[in-house]
Amino acid sequence: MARPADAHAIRSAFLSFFEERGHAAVPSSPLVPFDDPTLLFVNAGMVQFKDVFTGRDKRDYTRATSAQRCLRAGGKHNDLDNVGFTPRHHTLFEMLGNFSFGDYFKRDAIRWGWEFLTQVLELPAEKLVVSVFNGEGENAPFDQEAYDLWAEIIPKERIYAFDAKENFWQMGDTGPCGPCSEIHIWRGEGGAPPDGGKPGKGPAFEDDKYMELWNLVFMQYEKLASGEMTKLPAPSVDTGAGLERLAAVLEGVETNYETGLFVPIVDKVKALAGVSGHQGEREASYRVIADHARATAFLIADGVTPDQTGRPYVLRRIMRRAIRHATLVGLEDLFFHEVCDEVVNRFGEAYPELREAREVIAGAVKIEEEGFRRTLARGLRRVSKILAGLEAEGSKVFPVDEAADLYTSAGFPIDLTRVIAEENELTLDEAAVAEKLEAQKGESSFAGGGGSKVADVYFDIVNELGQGTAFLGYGATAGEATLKAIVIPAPEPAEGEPALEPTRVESAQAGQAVELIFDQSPFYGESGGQVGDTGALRAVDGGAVVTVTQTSKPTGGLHVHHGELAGGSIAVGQRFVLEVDVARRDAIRRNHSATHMLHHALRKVLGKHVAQKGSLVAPDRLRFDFSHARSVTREETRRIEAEVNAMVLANAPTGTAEMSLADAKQAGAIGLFGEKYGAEVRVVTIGEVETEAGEERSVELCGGTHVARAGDVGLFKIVAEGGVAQGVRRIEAMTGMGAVEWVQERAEVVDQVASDLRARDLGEVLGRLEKLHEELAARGREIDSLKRKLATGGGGSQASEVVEVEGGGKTVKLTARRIPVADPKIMREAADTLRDRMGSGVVVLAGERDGKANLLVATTKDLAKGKIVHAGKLAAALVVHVDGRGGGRPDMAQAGGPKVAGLDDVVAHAAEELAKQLA
RNA sequence: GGGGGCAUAGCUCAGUUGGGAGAGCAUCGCACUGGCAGUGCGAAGGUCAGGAGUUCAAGUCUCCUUGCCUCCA
Repeated sequence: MARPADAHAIRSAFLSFFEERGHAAVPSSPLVPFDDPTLLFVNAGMVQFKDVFTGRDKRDYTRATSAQRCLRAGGKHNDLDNVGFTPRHHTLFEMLGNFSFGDYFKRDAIRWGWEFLTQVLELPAEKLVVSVFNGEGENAPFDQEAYDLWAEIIPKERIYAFDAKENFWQMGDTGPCGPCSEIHIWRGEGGAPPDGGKPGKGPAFEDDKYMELWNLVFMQYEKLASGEMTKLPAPSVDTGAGLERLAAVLEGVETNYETGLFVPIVDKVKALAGVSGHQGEREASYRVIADHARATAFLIADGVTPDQTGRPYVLRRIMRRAIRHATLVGLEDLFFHEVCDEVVNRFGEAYPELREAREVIAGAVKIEEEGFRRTLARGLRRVSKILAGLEAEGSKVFPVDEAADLYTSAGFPIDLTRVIAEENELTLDEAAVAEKLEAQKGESSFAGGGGSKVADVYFDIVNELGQGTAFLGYGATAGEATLKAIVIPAPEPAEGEPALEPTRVESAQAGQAVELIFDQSPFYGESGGQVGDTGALRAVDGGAVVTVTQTSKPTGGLHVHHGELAGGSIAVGQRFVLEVDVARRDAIRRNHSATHMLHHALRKVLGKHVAQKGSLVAPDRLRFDFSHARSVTREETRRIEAEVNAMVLANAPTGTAEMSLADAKQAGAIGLFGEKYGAEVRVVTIGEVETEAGEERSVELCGGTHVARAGDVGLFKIVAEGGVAQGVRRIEAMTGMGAVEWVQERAEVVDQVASDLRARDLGEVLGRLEKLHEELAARGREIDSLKRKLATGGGGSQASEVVEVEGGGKTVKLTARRIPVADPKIMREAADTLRDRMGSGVVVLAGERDGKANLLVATTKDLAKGKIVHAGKLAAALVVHVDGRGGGRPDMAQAGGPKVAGLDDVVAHAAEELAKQLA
């Protein structure tokens, strides 16, 4: 085999090498682990084989090889902050591996690892050193076998032995584990490492002089809960070699960023920034952006879009960090999508899923970058405001609380705050801010925790039965079966208490809540968005009846019937007749088939970027979440409804077929291909509509239950559309009689409205309504104008009573009056008018509103500014007559009180109180 | 799941002991100009997210609901 020409060629060379040695080349799994809530992202090559190692899953091969995309960001392994500043930390990386599931063991693993490095990659053998487990730190002995095998290949002084911390591996606290053997390359001076085999030397102690290339894990033990170690009957091998490191060695460069995997991406960023060559201190920023663009492109291709919780939040952090670094090197425009697109160009051949998702990636990245740049702009405004305040105070220290607050509530990066502060010759204690944030973290410690862990009891049952429940429900809604297991559900734990485990029993009595498992069942267990069936279970001997309120599928095809034992007693081994609630199931069928047709119509009307993000199929409605950046317009909604209803009317039969995943893809099936399916997948076809574009139909991977013909769906009606997250829309719809009733209800209301409006037909309704609105607004204006006239004395027919008040040698004009409308707005306007009429003077208005007394005192500006009259004080003095309180500014004050009868007194005493103020 | 924050004109936002709902941009009208750009003047546009409470008085204070932003797990 020829030496790989570049970094990308290493990948294919590796896979071919092991394929030639009988391995199945398995494609990389998506970054989101299937069915494993304990793991945020796939972070090692063996993740997709986890269940194969434990024996829970069987494959038709016993040796495999893969190039697996992995991500380390968020969670326990968080290297995010190091990325870009060190030679080898990455968020996304590729792990090359070969695996043996009870097939070959140490000899072949060691031999092939060595052969690939020295003969295919042609690495100098004298620079390679290896390590084995020395028997310390774990309840397992020195790995003599591995040592002896290595000794056949390389000189003994280049074989090191280290303790469990370095050379022992385990999947979890219990389960398969074993010693491992690592291959390192000497990077120091000279051809070979100088301190071969000496204690305290070697890769475990001199990390900077060696680089780990390959880790070979030999799974030969099983660790029990007691800590005891037992030997596995069929030992396995799990190996991993980082592609980026191999590339760096092969190309003879110092850092992974200088390999062919990164250079084109880094250069793309530099081109966008208008620079080239090494950028000194700023180089790290370009590396961060390149690294994060890789992670971003792959994550989005695997169905993750940035958001505020969980995996989507990790993606958001990665993206924002990249954009933050972009601002540091002066990239001000939207640019990140172009970098991600370059990733698609470079990695699309090895990972076709990137190419398929090209538009989706670009769209999601643009949206996020726009959003974050808005966040930054908002933050900058807040910072400027704070800076202005500090300048006024003459302070030279940026407040720690403000910086922390900017970060936690506005998402404004702390380091950016510091940079701006420094530009304004202010200091910011970043350590104090970090401390403050740490303290806040303590305050917001979360309650509860963990995902929904599947209770062990269900795994035990599957293992014991050897298989799950055989599902009869595609063809039937009733059937006979044997009761295989009874589980008593765990009671709800008290607040703050850990969840309790359900318990297995052999029999149960009337009145008990039970979960029943049969060898076969027509009941559909909740999965794939479709809700579980309900119905009844009757013992064949006539004794017991169980009402089933829910059917779930906690694991591996196990259909669990939840319900209550209505009468009699039951025991494992009994025969039952199982009857699904048929009307409910039929409603579910309609909604499930309609969901498929909706998905198809959405892709047709909105575009191929539409991908399922979530789905709920219930008897009364269906809900479908999908990726789409904008809201769906009314016109689009209309077209989508029309598409679906056209398919319904064509009334084509639905078809289901079992086929291989490859054949399903070939047939154009859509579905969540990232999920783990068995060798055979079920494909549901609905439609066969003749259109100008040819035949059209919905083809989807699906395990759900469907109608026999599209026409069974009946009327399809979208009843709601909205957003659930950035870039994700939700449509809710109804079918069958439910949809008919929904439409009828609406139509009745519209008819009623039309007749109330005296509209002759529907077209007239909107016109009438508009006219009504206009009329109402006109009347409102008229009323306001009349109120104003009343308040100011009715158009001058009654002469305004202006009196002159003397006091303290000054004379001030006063108008004091009762007014019939005491609307605050009207009173202000009236006071303005009266004030203007007097030129200079004081206005006191008193009136009743909603059973309360309101007064208003206003003075002209000259009196207020000259501190001759204070409206607020005058109002306070007058309001005692209505037992109220009040106040206001010198030129305008309002007051009020409950004693309406005192209003005349207010007017009567106005002159007197004003005189007191003047004096 | 927990914490912090926001919701005011079509858009971006101001509104500081609770006491006249504002600015800029956009829209429309008028004027200047041969036309456009532009400038000037003017107008329209608001259930201050929704609901309850405190108060004589709530955009402003309290509580609830909804939506969004943001940090953390």
